[in-house]
Amino acid sequence: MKREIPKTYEPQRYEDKIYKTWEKSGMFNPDNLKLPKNAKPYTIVLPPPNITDKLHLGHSSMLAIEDLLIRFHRMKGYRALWIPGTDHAAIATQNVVEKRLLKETGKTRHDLGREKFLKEVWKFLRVTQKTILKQTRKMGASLDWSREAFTLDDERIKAVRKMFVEMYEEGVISRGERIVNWCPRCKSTLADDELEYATQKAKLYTFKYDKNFPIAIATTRPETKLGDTAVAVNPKDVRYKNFIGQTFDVDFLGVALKIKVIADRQIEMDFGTGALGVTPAHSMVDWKMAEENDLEIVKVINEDGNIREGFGKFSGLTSLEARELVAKELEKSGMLEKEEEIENNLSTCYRCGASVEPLPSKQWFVLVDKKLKRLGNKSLKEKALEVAKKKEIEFMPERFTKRYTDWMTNLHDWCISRQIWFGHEIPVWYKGEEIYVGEKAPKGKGPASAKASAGKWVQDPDTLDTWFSSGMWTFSTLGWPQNLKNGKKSNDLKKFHPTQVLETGYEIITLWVSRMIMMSLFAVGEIPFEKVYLHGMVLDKLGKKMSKSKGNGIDPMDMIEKFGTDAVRLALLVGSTPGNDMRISEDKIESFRNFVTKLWNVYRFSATSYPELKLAEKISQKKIKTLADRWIVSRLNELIAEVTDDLEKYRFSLAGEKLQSFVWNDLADWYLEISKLEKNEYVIGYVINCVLRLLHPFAPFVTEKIWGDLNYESASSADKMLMVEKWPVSDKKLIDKKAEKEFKKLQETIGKIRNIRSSYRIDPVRIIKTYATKLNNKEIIEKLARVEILSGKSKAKTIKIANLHLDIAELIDIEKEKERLQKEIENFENLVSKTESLLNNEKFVSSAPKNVVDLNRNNLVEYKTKLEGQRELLENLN
RNA sequence: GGAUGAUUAGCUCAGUUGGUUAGAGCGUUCGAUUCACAUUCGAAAGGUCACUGGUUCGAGUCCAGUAUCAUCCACCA
Repeated sequence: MKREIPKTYEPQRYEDKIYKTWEKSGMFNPDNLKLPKNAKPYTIVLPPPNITDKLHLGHSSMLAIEDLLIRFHRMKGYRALWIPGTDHAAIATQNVVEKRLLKETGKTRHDLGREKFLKEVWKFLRVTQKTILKQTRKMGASLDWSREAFTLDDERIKAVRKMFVEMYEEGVISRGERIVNWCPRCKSTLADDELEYATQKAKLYTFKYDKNFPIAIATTRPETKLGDTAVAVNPKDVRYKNFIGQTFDVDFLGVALKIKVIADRQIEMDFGTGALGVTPAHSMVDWKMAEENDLEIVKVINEDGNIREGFGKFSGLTSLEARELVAKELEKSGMLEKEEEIENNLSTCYRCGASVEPLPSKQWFVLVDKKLKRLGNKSLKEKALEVAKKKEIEFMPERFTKRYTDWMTNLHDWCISRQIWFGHEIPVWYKGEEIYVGEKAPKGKGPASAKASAGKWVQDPDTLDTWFSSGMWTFSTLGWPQNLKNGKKSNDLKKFHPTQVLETGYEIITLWVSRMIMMSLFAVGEIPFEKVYLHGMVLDKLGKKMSKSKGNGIDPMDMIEKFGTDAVRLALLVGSTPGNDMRISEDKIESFRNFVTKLWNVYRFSATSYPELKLAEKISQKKIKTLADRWIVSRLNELIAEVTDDLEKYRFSLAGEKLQSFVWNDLADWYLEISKLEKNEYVIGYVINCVLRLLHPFAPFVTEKIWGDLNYESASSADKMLMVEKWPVSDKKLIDKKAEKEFKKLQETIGKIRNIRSSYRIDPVRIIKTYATKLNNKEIIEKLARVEILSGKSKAKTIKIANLHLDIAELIDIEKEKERLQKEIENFENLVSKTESLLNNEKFVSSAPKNVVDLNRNNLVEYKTKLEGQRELLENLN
């Protein structure tokens, strides 16, 4: 049968069709895989992308890594499950839609009202969500779409409510007044890690509250001083020691304050005056001091960022206006001692950039330090730290364990309420002073917009932090809570939880990973995953973060269109190591496209030279004939062992590199070249079979295409797909070190001679032919004489090759050849003396591993033979 | 201020538990090419593994310190 095979592989022609075949086969769902009952599960949850935008290269990299893991384990016979989904990304999404709305219609969300605005959000997210899911399929991701989830779909809403209620009943969720980061523009609280810091120039004012107060304080925010209730000094500070414990009534620009002087070791004596005006309501640190010293809390700034009532002429001003006025008034009254410019850090909102106002507010919190019965009288924090310490959860690379534990150790109570509209509604209702917490609304529910008033239950208007729902991702996607009754897991939760790996970016260890751990420990009573594999960020060619504003972003879909998914995947997998950022450029993707073409041509060549070519999983010793056969089969079996080991240890890059070099350098450049003269279709069929299986997790499309062309006629034969084939197993009996060594010499010889002869326009193929045919002439000794000439096992042979070189050298440039020989001789002299002294060292011989010692012994013999050969040759030349 | 990482060829990066003469790709130079592939092939040049010490028979790899860069965390009253 003559095959018509195009010259190059055209990914665009096959990829979508192949993906459809995979998806239709149902094999993405592990329940459909033909597996023994005791097959182990291998579960990964896909970190759900935010539905705010389409996918970027970072997502592609994540998909490539996870799909590699899933395909590898599926082939290895695991019950491989990869769960897809998307994240509603509450604040981020609301912001995007708000911005759009303003741009397109000039309206704010308040103009529309809650209900209409939310409709807009859903309209928006349906579109982006569809795009994201389509793009995910484009990457070849073998996700089980039958289990697709969204952090804000009905099932997840139920789960989140259940979780909230359970935590509330356990007392680990509670409402309280705490100081929070408040964005006056977004009108919402922000978590600590949602803040961004900007250095800015600020004025540092030094002044006294009034003339009767003995201590001057320094601040960049004089307007908050209206709420001061204390002045803190360092207990060691001799200047102020005597005042500690005293209380002063002061008149601060017409506002009466009671100021107590307190001692606190955190106060730096060198900064400003060494005295800090304590404003408990508007500074995190001051809040803590107030708690410790039992100080009064005076709120100065309200939730719009303005000065509250009761502060005389300052009331109603914005904080900036008030700051200027306070400064002016201080100067007028002669209390201002100094005004200097300093640099300080301003916390700003990560969404809108407005400066953040710390202020006390009623919020819902997860109490991370509360001891819980269900956790063996440990707190969420303690338990979450314990699982990392006991290595129940391992981080890759390991150094991130420290980042996790450090952060966990310093974790404060987690504020989970957000004053935004889009997100999970808080399942809490109020009626006057009464409060109701439950999965369903209580009877007599009033309209959502109404104020809590007597007679009607009104739901809390806030929504939950987006990480609350994504923190539940490993179990909310596996049917929690239905699948957990009385502590007993059932169905999916039993089969697939805890998951095996969480693969994600190191930047969200704190935001996400830590929360998943706490929530899973609480809800299911077990860890959410065994391993956390952290990938780096994908940077541009110059090592800069890709961003739309800089215009240096590469759209993965453009790259797929241009070079094919396999090339994009390979470019993202090879050259990236865990925890380290990676650079990527179009050139890199292009070079992997070339590799895919190379693989294609290996197939094209083999299929056209062997019309009856059959892929075989195994090969019998009898069918391995020539040295080249022995060599390639041996190399292949080593490769299988190495790649398997690498993948098991998450060394994807290394595995990919090895595969690439085998296919390109060993198989295509050498074995196929020689096979033009010495055909052996069994070996080729065997090698290609294994290579396709090994490469499939890296480049699923091209390998499936070739596999299909060679193995099955119609696309309908689901169980013949490469995707569900077995992973190759290395056969140690086929590893032949001797053959490898011999072949290496052959390569060297051919290379050298080809290069020398090439200036005489002698066809290199003919040279290969000379050697290769001789190798297979069944007069083994004769053949190897030429080849082994270089292997230098005996002096006589070395002289032979030396003479061969001499022949050639004579034809070329004797002086050059002499120079080269001289260099070689020096090199070998060096090696001989080095190795000798090493072997004479008793400590080395006794303490080094045996194989290292033996290796050196062998080497010494080899070096010596070579050295003598070269010397003799040089003499001859002279 | 605290922590973590990086520093290896002109460029981008590998280098597994310390063990042959430290690797790859790109680039450069020389050469080949009716052959499955110009998306090709053969070869060469190019390295004090940031620096200084230490441990060891042996260090790119382990330890300590220094420098530069990057990232994260805290704080800047």
